[in-house]
Amino acid sequence: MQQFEQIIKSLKEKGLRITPQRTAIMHYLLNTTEHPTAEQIHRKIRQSHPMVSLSTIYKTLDMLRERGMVNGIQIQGGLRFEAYVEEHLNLICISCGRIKDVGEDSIKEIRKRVASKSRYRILKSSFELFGYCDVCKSEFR
Amino acid sequence: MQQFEQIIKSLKEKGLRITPQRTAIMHYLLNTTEHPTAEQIHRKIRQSHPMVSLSTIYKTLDMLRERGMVNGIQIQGGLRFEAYVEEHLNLICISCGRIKDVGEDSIKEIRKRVASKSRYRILKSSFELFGYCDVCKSEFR
DNA sequence: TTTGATGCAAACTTTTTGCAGGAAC
DNA sequence: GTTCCTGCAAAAAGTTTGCATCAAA
Repeated sequence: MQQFEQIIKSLKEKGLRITPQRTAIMHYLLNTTEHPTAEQIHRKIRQSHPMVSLSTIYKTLDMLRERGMVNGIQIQGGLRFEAYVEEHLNLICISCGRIKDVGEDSIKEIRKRVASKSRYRILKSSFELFGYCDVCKSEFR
Repeated sequence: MQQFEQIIKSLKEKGLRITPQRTAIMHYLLNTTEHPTAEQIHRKIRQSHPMVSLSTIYKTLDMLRERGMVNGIQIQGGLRFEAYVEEHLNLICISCGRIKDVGEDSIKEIRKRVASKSRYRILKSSFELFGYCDVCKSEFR
């Protein structure tokens, strides 16, 4: 997988080490659309690497986040993670917690516009829409 | 203040009580642009009401949030609160934590578009742009 | 007088930290 | 061999809960 190799390369260039724990975490995040919590990532990684600790999950995610390789989405119930992709928005179901990615080109335009109007130097954006998903909405009519 | 009276009226209609703690919290949130944490609200309210507990702050904020009167923004370091206004975006400085509200009409359009394309029933949105504010950006060039 | 709200303390959940031992380079 | 990373345990941070008391209506 191309993106995976790029991340490995980029970490190596910075003198960071490629450990089985790190590759497992990155691999999982690059191949899921589930927006897991740290705890969920931990459970998943343990299936193949039983000794991995939760604190390694946190440390790895922090490291990847600082380098812009993963995104952290704060919702109630804790931080959710996703491998960083294009700017997009997240549709979050407030009943079951399901999160769906939606591409939206106009986000880029808003970002540009705000960057030029304000005097901030913008690095990333996070756009969440909250509501009831298709499955849950019938319960709340 | 008009908005304040409307909230009071709306709470009364639902059989909820108007206490000094609640009015103080609502009043503060309606008159600040600071996006405080629960802890900061607590410190502020204590200046005029020394006996108010942190748990009352949380309970009041939860109650107001459930009724759509305040917004909770999750960023690292905890939940930040703002009185609910129009849909807008928040510009967040990742160095000093300053949060600035920016009105953006196009958010409404995106919301409509996503609502019609997806099958979610969307209730609210949260759009954050992260970067360095005018003051901090010079430190990171 | 009747609830709903408050304050306190304790519990809980999530995340961070320090450090000794171990693994990547 | 050196340095960075890991796992463990403990601590910290943030939030929630239960309950007796209090006060708004």
